[in-house]
Amino acid sequence: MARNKPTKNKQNSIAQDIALKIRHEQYRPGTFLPSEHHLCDLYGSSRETIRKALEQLTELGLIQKMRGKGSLVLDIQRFSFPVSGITSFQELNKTLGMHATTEVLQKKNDMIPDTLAKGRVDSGRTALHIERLRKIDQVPIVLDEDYLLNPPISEVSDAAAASSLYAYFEKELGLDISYATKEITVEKVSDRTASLLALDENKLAVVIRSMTYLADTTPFQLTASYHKPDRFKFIDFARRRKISF
Amino acid sequence: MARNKPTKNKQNSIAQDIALKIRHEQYRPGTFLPSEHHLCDLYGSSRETIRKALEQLTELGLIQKMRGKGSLVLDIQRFSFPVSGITSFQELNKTLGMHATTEVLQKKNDMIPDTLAKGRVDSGRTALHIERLRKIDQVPIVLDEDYLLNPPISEVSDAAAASSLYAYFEKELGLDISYATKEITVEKVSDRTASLLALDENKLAVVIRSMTYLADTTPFQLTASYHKPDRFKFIDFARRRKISF
DNA sequence: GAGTGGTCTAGACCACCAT
DNA sequence: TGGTGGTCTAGACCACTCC
Repeated sequence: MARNKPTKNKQNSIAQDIALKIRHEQYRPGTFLPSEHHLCDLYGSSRETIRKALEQLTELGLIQKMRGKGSLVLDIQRFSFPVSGITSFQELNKTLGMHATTEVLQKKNDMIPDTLAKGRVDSGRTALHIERLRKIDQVPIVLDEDYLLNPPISEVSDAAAASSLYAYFEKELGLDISYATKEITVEKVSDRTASLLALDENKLAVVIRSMTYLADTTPFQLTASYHKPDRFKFIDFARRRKISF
Repeated sequence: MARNKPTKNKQNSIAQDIALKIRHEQYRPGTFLPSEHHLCDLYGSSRETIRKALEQLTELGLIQKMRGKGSLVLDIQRFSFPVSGITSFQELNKTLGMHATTEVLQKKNDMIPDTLAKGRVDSGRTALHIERLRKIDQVPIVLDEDYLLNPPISEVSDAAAASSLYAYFEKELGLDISYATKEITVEKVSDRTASLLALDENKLAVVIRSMTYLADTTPFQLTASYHKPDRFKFIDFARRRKISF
């Protein structure tokens, strides 16, 4: 049963509400949001809370704050919205209105490949290996190889594998998915992978390897995603950091 | 490493200080930072200010906050530190301790290609076009095509082009670099580009197109970076967002 | 000068973790 | 139970923009 529910706090609700109003063009690109003072009245909250909500929108690239002027709504192109961060294929599918299908090729326990474990997970440990082929308009686009660690994940239904693993983890298992590291490279892949993705003879694919962690810093998902190069597009929004490591 | 904006406020100084202590293992991975209350005493500041500093470290992936326990220092692998965000080649070079050289191939006014303008900049407008070839151990790795808009940039010295454009923009011109959008694809490139990068016959390169903006939302730099596929590696750290667009 | 965002404060109450 | 982080508040002062 779900242990952790989505935190319903004020700043998130406000951020979500303003984000929706931007999405629905109630607040239009090139115009300013109501002032922070005015938003305080609108939402009945303190200014710091409003500012924390606006900070989230700033990080997402929805607004740009300008001292002495206000919060300018940025012009987000519908199909250039950031596809980085931790977002599942299913969420993307929904957001971008794609017509995609998912075919589950395998679902069984396997050894975790060293290329994914990277010394951060016991090598030789087994995990639930789910292999899924993603197609758009019947054309194979992505091959996902997921390794789900047990604990915290012991079983996954066929339905969950075919729709959305993340929704299952968060809503059904109550897992608190927190962060991920990922790595993008271009590699020559195996004959099998090349064949599944109908690659050229060079067998080059874009490979995204990621390790996803829970809030308690436990890794729970290792993934290798193989993308058909000519259909691959990674879009990102980034802000210049004020501090450096 | 190249400083971003001078840290003149308390929260940034604190964040920078803690980041350095983590970097120098004064705070070690797997251990907890002093509690927020204790940090208040250490830095003589209020708790909210400490929390804003810790929030920056959390976004960077340096720490993970755990309710009831403390702020855990995460294990950052030296060479897996995020290479996303807005970071210049020169900053990376220094951070990762690479031995890289930069060769300036061209520096002249040119028309901005439509593939970079994307309708966000007047097509047909000219800009200062700087072409640079990046080599590591004499091997060409990256070809950078920069288009610098005038205003705000009218001239760039050979020295600045060969070392770091960002340092020049921020320190000399006082520009407030704020955010960027970028797009990663894999494409067949021109014969000239392929030749400069010594690509295979398939002429495939990883292409990163970006548009960088100032704090007043003015675009000032359009870039296309062509990477040799077998040497390309993009590393990212991402947190699961609490709100969706 | 009036209005905007940028920063910082001191305090409050809550939820969670350990003992 | 005491310590930790999570959230929110009301107010203060400053820097900047625009009229």
